[in-house]
Amino acid sequence: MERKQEVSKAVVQRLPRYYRNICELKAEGVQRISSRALAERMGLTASQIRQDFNCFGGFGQQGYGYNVDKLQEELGAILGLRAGRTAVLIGAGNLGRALLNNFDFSASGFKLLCAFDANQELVGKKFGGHEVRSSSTLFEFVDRRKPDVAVLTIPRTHAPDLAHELVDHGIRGLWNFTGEDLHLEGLGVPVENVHLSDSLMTLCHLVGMEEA
Amino acid sequence: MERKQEVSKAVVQRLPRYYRNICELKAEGVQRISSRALAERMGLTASQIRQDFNCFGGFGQQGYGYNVDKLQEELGAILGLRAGRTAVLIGAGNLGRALLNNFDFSASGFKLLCAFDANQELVGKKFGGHEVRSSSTLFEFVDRRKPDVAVLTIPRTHAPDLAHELVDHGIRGLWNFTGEDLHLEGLGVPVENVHLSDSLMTLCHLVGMEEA
DNA sequence: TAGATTGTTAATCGATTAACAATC
DNA sequence: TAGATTGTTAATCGATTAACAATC
Repeated sequence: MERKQEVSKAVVQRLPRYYRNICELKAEGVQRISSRALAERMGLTASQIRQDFNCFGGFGQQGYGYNVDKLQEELGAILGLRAGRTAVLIGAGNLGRALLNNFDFSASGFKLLCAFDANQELVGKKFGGHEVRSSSTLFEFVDRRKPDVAVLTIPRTHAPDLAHELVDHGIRGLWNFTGEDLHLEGLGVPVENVHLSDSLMTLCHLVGMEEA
Repeated sequence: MERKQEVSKAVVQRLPRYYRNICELKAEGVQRISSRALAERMGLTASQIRQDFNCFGGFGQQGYGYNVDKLQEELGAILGLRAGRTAVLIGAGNLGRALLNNFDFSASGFKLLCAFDANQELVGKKFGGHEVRSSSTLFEFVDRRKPDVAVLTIPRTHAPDLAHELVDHGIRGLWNFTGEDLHLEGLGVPVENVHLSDSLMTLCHLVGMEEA
């Protein structure tokens, strides 16, 4: 499942998009697809797609193309979606609750164990089927259940300290919505810093460019 | 304000991050910074920063560095944050309400005019100071008030049709949370497709890589 | 077999880094 | 003036594209 070669960052960033498109194709009932057709659909070149897939050994067949089922399985395996990873969410404010209620964690390879919040009025409530527990029990829970990653939907100022404490307690990845840029890669802990404002600023810029 | 040269996509994608870091420096009371110091802070090279800023004419001074105030103003102008753009949000479900309640649209250059939802129970309510109006009045509103962009927080299936209708009514950009990839660049309408699941899948992959 | 399409190597392109003269 | 640091050109590096032989 794991390939030897170091895979470039550019390729890794395209993997979720490949996976998403393959899932869509499957839902549409498509059973096989050529690099050419997939390229057209995704706005890439056929060459790039073949190069990308071949970083992982290549799972196509000459004269036929790529089998959609196989592609989905391989990409899923590469992304580690079947690894049965677990997560906790910290901070059940508006954004936290929006994720609890709406976001399909399992589609991205995670089982969400529960949420934590300091507000006692939220403790014991459930959102999207996920229980909110008291923050005071967080580290005891992490020590015992050993979730792989933590979703940070707490206020920004608390982020750096909490992140380090979580790493000390064995957390192996962070999905960080706090707005604070966290970098724990040096500790071997990957972080996905989500900056919605960056996305909206880019849109602001692009809208301005169009009228030029 | 607008520069002649075509600026590469890689540079444009870094602009919001530059702006964010400059704002932080200003908040910390820093008045000037060298490309070297900024590079260290952001995990880039000094060379890259100078190259990037020089795409827009260069706003530093030899022997001194970059003035933080000036940098903030210039980057803000390039991003178009002072252009007074307006937005409407469509779909006041969980995610829509999370944005209404928490997200600072003005920090990204937009004034959010109001929200729309088909659910009559939400119509008339306010979230984060933003009124929810009936979907049936959406196009009349867009025709009259001419918002620059629409924030799509509706169910995925409705996205493509609504997007095209909005463009017909003069919408000039989309911030798209529906999960459906929208591409209207051919019509001169930039779209920012936000895929939170891509981000979490990437994290899943990276966590797996660390243990290899 | 003939046609299609991959896997893979070579060529091109673009982005990053290094170096240094200009200048504050 | 001397020191610092930019703006800018040249060198390197990496990623994308093109081409084609391998093969289903």
